[in-house]
Amino acid sequence: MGIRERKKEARRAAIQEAGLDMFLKEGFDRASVERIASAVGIARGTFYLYYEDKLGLFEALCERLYSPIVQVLQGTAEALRSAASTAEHQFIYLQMAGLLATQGPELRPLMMLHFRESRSAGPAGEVVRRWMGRIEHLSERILSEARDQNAVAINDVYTVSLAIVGAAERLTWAWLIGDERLDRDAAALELSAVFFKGIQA
Amino acid sequence: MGIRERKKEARRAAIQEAGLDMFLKEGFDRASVERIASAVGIARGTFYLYYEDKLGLFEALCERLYSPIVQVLQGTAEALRSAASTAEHQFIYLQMAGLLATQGPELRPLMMLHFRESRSAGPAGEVVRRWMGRIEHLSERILSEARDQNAVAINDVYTVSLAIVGAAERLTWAWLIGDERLDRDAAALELSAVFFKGIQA
Amino acid sequence: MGIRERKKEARRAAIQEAGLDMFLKEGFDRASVERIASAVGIARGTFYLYYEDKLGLFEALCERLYSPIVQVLQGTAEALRSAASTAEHQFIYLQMAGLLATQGPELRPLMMLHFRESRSAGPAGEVVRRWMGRIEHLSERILSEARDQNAVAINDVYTVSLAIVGAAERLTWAWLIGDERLDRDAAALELSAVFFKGIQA
Amino acid sequence: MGIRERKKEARRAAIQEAGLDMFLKEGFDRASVERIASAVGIARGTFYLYYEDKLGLFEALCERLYSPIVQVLQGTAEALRSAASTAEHQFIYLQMAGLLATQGPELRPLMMLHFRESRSAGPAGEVVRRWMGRIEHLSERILSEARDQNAVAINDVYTVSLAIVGAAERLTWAWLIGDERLDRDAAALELSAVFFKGIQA
DNA sequence: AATGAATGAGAGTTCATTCAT
DNA sequence: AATGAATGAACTCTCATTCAT
Repeated sequence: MGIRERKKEARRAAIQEAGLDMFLKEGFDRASVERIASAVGIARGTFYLYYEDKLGLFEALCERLYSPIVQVLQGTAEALRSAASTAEHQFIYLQMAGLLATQGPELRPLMMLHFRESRSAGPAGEVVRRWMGRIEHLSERILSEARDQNAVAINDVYTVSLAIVGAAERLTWAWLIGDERLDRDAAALELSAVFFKGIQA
Repeated sequence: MGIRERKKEARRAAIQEAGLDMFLKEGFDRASVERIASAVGIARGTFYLYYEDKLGLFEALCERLYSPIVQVLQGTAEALRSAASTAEHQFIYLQMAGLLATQGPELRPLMMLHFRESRSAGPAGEVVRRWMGRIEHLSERILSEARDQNAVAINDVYTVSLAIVGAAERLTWAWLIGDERLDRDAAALELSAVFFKGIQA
Repeated sequence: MGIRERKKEARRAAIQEAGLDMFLKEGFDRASVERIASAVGIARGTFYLYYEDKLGLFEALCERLYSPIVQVLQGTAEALRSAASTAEHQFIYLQMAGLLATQGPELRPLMMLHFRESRSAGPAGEVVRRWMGRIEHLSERILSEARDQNAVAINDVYTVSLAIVGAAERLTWAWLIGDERLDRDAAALELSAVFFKGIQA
Repeated sequence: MGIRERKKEARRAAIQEAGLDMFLKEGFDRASVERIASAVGIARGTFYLYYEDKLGLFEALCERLYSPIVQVLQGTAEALRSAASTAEHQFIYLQMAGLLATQGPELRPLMMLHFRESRSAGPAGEVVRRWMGRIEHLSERILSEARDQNAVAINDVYTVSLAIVGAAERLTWAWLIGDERLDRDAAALELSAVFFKGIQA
């Protein structure tokens, strides 16, 4: 790589860092190209030499976040297909459950970005939701593979209460957006059944 | 109630409806008082006779959404305290798990609003998160009460996959914001344990 | 006076007091009828039953301030005409010099109002300046009467420095607005002459 | 200076001119950025590339007015310190007395601005009063230096009447705002003494 | 006599983006 | 490649005043 390309890449990275920062602090909509550029120390116009627009920068950040996750999930799904023992399944499933929390630390701010924007109105939210569609599809494949074989008691009340709220949130959200694959009443039963059993001594 | 108060209340309701609509379609930040007012068919300034500002309208909508939920949760918590049998507990827990999904249909769009704004930057997100703090506190109390006694198999793969993603999202979010009550590694183990057990035949 | 008129007068006075307050704190332009009315505890519309508009209230306050001053000045001018001795003149002149400072204490806030608005743009400033025209005309007559006879050393540096700045301010203002009665170069000489002599041991 | 900088400076000057005009005609509060911009022939937003806001423009105009005055006063104060003869003092004092009136003609409209805003409510008035604080402090120092030595008869009744009103105005203002350095009764005596003596044949 | 709901123009300010330099 | 001046639409919010009740 020539010195020129290297400089260009460095600047592109600097813009990403500044943009991530701003998007996290203020949200995509409230962040301004002006402030991102001035945080990097470049002119407003220069920004547009590196990214088509504010959304372009956001998409680049999403690519950085979601594409490794998608790759891990795809790997997991394929591994499960050829897995035989329950133990093997469990190992892979643990890996999946802990995924968001155990990814490399450089993904943390990007994960924050996911949480900031995953439900926002406007174009940024839609970019995120497009990626989440892929991820959830993979999760489903993985769980299907796991369904036939495997086995799982709780210690931490707080953790589980958060988990239940989060799960219910997600299911309700699916219902609210009219997700046709979800049977609302069945889902409520299912959810409570799973948690009661999961919690059981 | 005089004719004037009645008219005023009707208009206030109309503003709420139009505002809810706009907040849902565009998000709090992107929605404009101008467009809300014109959707109601009133002048820009008239809006400010009914709500202090855009955030004031948002807070009124939140009140409508969260205050019945908080009341139900408080009732649940108290009911659990005096509940004796496992069956009794299970009934109450089922009620809680299905809560967001079973509230009266007029709350649906408000629940959508919750999802739109719960993680947004800016003042609307903060209003939502203030309410969610109360709700999650109550959820925790409820789960604590239930912990000692109760017992809980899954049918619908999709539902459970969403639940797991939602639970993980919530826990990761807690970790990301530096929630001190959450031990990250323990939480990952806990979560996977619960779901493995919950799913177990 | 009937009970009705009495009540009406009391309310009118209350509006004046609240208006004066607001005009002093925020200036005529920045004060709002809304806030004045609510300070009195009446409805916005009621205000307009007592004063034609915001300027009408301001004019009533000016009347209260300036008309007693004008009367005193007119009395002074006439007294000077029939005064014989230097001592007599001096007494009357002292009275005039101390006038703004020695008026009854209830005029103080109104005098503040004069200072706030005397040079402001817009209609309020013009009302004030109309009154000031009358006052300055009377002052001039008084000084003319005094010129022929009388005689007049400083202790307080601060006081005199303020006096000189104030005098110069006033003269420059006259020049700036193109006052034809003022010869700029002569005025500068005059002013310095007066103060040098006045200050002289 | 490049062509760009030159253009920028020219435009900045044009904005100042238009702003000054508007502030004079309408007062700071009533003037609008919109109208200033359109008087210059630029877009509303362009204004904000040159000045942070309306007050920023006002501050630039104040700088242009007051900073040369402050410099002259500082020079005067220092000159007086090393002045020996009464004649020398008198020369310097004359210079000071005529200062506002003899500054270059391009300061005239700015001086008008001073008079418009010096007593206005709101931020513009405060900017002016901050500058006036510095100026009056210097005037006092100058008068202190002069007190020990110097000597000063009136011709123009009108001029002197205005001077007296101006001086009284300034002193009363000091009293009204509760200036602790001013003894009200002493000031009234002082003022009348000075003028009687100054006017004396 | 009193109310207060309604108006709609107008305020200051920020924004993403373009394009001549 | 980089700049930063320019745009002008969009935003939230305030105002004096009117008039049906």
